Amino acid sequence: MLEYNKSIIGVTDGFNKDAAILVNSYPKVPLTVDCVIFAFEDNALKVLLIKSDLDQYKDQLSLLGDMVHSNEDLDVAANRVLMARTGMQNVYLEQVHTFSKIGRHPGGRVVTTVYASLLNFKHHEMKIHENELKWHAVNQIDTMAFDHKAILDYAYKWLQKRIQEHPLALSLLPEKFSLRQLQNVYEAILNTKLDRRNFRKKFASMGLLLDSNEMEINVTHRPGKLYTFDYAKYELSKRNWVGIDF
Amino acid sequence: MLEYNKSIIGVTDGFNKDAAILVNSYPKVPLTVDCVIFAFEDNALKVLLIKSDLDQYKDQLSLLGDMVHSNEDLDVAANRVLMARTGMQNVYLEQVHTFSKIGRHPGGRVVTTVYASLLNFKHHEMKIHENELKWHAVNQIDTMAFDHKAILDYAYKWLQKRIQEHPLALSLLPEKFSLRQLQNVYEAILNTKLDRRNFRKKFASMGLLLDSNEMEINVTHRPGKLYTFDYAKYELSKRNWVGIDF
DNA sequence: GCAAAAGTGTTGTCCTTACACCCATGC
DNA sequence: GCATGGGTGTAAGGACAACACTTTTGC
Repeated sequence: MLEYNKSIIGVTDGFNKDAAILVNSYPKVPLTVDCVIFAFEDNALKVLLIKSDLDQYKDQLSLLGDMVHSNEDLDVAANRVLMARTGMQNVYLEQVHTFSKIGRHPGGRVVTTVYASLLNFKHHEMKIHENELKWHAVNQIDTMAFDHKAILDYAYKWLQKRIQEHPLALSLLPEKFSLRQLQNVYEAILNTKLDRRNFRKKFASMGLLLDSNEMEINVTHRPGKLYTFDYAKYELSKRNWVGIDF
Repeated sequence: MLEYNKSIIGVTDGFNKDAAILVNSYPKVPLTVDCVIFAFEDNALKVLLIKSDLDQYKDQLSLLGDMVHSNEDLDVAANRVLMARTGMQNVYLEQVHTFSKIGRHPGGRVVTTVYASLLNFKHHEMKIHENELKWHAVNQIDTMAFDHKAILDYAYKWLQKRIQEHPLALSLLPEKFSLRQLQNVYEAILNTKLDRRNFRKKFASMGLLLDSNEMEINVTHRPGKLYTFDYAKYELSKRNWVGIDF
C-alpha cells in the first residue's frame, strides 16, 4: 500500500510527519499560472487575450490565467487554463519563467508561473466570447493589465529564440503546410525577411519534411507542394550540439 | 503618497481592495527556492551540497534551499540563500525552472523555483561547515534527497546549453585567467575535448579578451598569458542572432 | 495575357576542422 | 636535459549569403 502511494504521488519516499511540520511552518503564497497562447493568422503572430475582469484594469488586456489549485501541478494547471479557453488538449505548452515581484498584483502578493502555448489557429474554434476573448497581433499591443505586457515581451523573446532551435513553428501550422506558410511563420516571429531559396534549401537539407503528395488548392497562383513534418525522425536525430557562439 | 507606494511596490497601479478579496480566495502554497551553486576546481565542475536535515533523507545530499519569505521576491530569496551559504554577493544567478510535482516533498505540497549560480571557487571561503556543506563533482553524484537529483540534472543541462551562448564560463574563473583554464572549463562542462588551437582562435576572433600583461606564476611549465574578459564590449556587441538550426 | 507566387543552382565568402612543430619554464 | 604545457598557421571542406529566370495556376 505504501508502495502504491509512492507511485501515485510521484516521489520515491512517502509522506513524513516531521517534514510536514517543517513545511507547515513555511509562509504560504497564492500561485497562478498565466498562459501566453500564440497562434499564426493572416501572416501575423497573434496572442489570445481577454479583457481584465478587475475594475481597476477595466478595458485593459490580460493574459489567460487562473489560480493554481491546492494539489495541482503547475503543468496541469496550465493545461487546464488552455482547455478551458480553447477547448484544446495536447497542445504545445512549455514553462517559460516564474514572476514574483512584490507588488506585481494589486490584490497583494501573487506569484505566477508563465507558460507559452502554440496552437494552430485553423484547428481552433473559440469556445465562448466571454469578456471579449480575442486574438491580437503581438506587435500591436501597447499596454496590458498587471505586469502582463512585460510578461508578454518576455515570452515573445523566448519564442524568437526557441523557434530557431526547435521545430516549434510547426505547432502553429496545420498538419500539411506549404514552404511559403512555414517561411511566413519564421518571418513574422523573427520580424525579418528571409531569402526564399536559402530558406527552402535549409529545410530540404534537414531532411525532416515529408512530401504529402498534395498541393495547395484554391490559391490564385501556382499551387505549392504540401509537406508534413517528420517528428519521428526529428526525435531520433536531435543533435548534441557543441559550438561556442556569443 | 499613492504615487510613492506605486514605485515602492513596483507596479503602476496601487493596492486594490476588490483585487485583494479575489486573491484571498486563492489557495496558498508553500514556496521554496533551491540554488544549484556551481564552481570549478581541479578541472572538474563542482556543485555545493549539504546533508539533508530531514531524518528521512539522513546522509543524503540536498541542494541549498530555503523557504521564500512572505513578502520576498524569488530572486531576492535566491540571493539570500547564496549569501547565507557562501557569504558572497553579486554572484551570477539565474532562474532556471519551477518544479511543482505533487509529492515531490514528503512534507506535503511544496513548489520550488530553482536558480543556478556560478561562482569562482578561489574567491570563496566557505563560511561554516554545518551539515557537511561541501563541494561535489557533478558527474559523481548518484542519489540525492527529494527530487534534487532530477533538478541537478536539469540545471546541468541548462548550464551546458547556456555556456555556449553566453560567457558564463568567465563567472567560474578568477578575474585574470589563462586560455588553458578557460578551455578546461568548457571541456569539463561540455564533457568533451576541444582542439586547443581552434579554441584559442575562436576566442581571439571574438575580440573579447583583454591581455592583462601578466603571466601565470609558479607553474611547472612555460607560463601562459593571463587575460580578462571585456564585459563592456560584450554588452555592446550582443548580437541579434538569426540562424535556424535543429 | 497578366498577376502572383512556386520552383530551382551557382558562386564567393566565411567559418570550422584537422593537424605538427618549436618555445619557455621548473625541476 | 627533460617534462610540461604555451604558442602559432595553413589548407580543405562545409555552411551561408547573394542573386534571376522560368513555371504554373486563377482570373
